[in-house]
Amino acid sequence: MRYWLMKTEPTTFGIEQLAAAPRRTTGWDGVRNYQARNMLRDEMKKGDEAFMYYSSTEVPGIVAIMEVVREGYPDPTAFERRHHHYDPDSDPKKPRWFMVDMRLQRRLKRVITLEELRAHAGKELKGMALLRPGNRLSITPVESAQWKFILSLESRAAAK
DNA sequence: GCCAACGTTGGC
DNA sequence: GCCAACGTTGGC
Repeated sequence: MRYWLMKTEPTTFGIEQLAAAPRRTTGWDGVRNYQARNMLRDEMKKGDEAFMYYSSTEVPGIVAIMEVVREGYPDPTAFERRHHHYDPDSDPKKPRWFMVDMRLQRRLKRVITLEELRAHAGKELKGMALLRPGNRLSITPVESAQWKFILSLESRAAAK
């Protein structure tokens, strides 16, 4: 079983929407980056867990834990002419973009902020993809030791 | 709003 | 295949 971190902008899709969705499950569509596509299509497996991460927001950070409930399948929004994520070069017979379904496991008791993660970038979270300078990938793997460490932060008081 | 990082595009 | 221009991401 593997661990992941998936970015979302709360103004586009937030925890409230996921919590309110049928079966607390959503299709993670709209990813248009080849590296992320490969993870969605090939690497993310049923039962894998992922942090839901808020980006482009006042306090960026991890807000929830999700679980893969359906493995990679073609992203239909790529074929919808009027859709924001429409890609005329994606052929339904040979789809270019993929998505997975994610279910909310639980919210974190508090937001584990980017700032807080950075504070451990030199040690426990060394090499974590999210913390690499200029990282823009919307889906990144998380090592299991790092996953455990990040969760151990949850019950600590927020560092400042 | 600024700007660094970096992926993509397209001319050659 | 190179690389400059351009667009996007995302923290600040």
